[in-house]
Amino acid sequence: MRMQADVCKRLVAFRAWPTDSDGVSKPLRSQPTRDRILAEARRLFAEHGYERTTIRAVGAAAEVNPSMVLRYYGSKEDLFAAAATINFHMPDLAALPHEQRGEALVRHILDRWDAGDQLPALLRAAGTHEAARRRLTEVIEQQAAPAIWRVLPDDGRQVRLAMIVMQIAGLVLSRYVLRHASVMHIDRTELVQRVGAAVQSHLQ
Amino acid sequence: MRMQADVCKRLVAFRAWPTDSDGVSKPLRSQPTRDRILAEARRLFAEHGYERTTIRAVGAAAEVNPSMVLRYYGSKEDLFAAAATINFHMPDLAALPHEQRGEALVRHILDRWDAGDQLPALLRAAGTHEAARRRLTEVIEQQAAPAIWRVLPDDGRQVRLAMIVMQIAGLVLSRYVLRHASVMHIDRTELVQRVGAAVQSHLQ
DNA sequence: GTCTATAATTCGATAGAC
DNA sequence: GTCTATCGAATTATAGAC
Repeated sequence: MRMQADVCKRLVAFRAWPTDSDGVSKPLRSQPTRDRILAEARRLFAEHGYERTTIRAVGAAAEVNPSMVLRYYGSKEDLFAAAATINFHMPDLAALPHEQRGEALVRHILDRWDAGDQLPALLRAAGTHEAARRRLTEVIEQQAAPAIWRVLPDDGRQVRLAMIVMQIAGLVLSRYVLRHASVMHIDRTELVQRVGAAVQSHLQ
Repeated sequence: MRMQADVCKRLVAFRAWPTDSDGVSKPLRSQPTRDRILAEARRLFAEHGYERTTIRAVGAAAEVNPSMVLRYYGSKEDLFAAAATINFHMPDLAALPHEQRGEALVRHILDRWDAGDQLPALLRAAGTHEAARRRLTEVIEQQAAPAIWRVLPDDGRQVRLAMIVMQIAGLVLSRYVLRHASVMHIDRTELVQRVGAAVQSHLQ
């Protein structure tokens, strides 16, 4: 029932794409509108989490009627899924000297988390929204973990990986969700240095 | 306006406490009902977070009419506040030999997190519910941090505390929210040992 | 393509009978 | 003390005019 409705909505949305007289599909005339909706959705999901972000608020922020949000993205869940697509762009740690890998990894994590709103959004929503939790663990498992795995010593890889995952998880939770004072007081350079050293200890 | 309504509700709830003929106040006849509501609220807040937990669901779980939930606790926010009162029962780390303190702290954290539903609930809700975030950082700052602070070396206490906070935060986030595979695979004993060692490294 | 209008739910909270 | 009944507001989602 519910699934059928979703499928119907997507078909309608698809048909809304205009086609040239020669039958070649063109991008939506209002691709900018579509992009603006997605950008505002990311910002609001990041700021307020999944449940407290409303379709109405997204529409208002994108300066478009709320009904357009659903016309473009089908449902709130689908909008969230679109807003939560992430490319971690993991660096090639193997190309770096051994002793720099810990700091490099931490610096990259901070860069990625500061760069946009998607990752903070995912993390904040992960506690209450199952789809967000699954997506975040997918990103870790499919993008971060393999890159780290390659540069781990042969012995006890599983546990070493887990320790690094926990270290990174603690960093981003403390800094971007809890905003705990003792962590916020440390400037970025020292944070990279300290946490980088902790990560490095599991790399050798 | 809103505040006045809250006050009124509390007065009504207070007057609902019956008094003996001699005017001495007695505990509510249905203290068990009150306790049951709170217990179920804790369980549901832990399982689904703040926004997805409804007054109706709490009432149903406690096998009582939803209106009773508000009669006893005034509002959903007040109910959450009551469900989120926490005593961390931090151990006296100073009483332990230096080399055992890291593991003891980690073991205590895991014990507390496994013991009840309040701490998992707070952590899950912290991402989207501001009151939960504040409460959790309060618990860390007022209960955990002072106990750790006392056994820290004199030099660089601030940063050492931050590193331990991050280590613990990463542990509970990975294990109780994300449930990431690499962490879940480690049995409790080894987890205490490994993370304990990491904590210990910041204690000396 | 964008909007208005509204359907269909669901929620927190209240009033009042018993 | 507990329940029934309901209000008012907010939400997602849909239908249809232009």
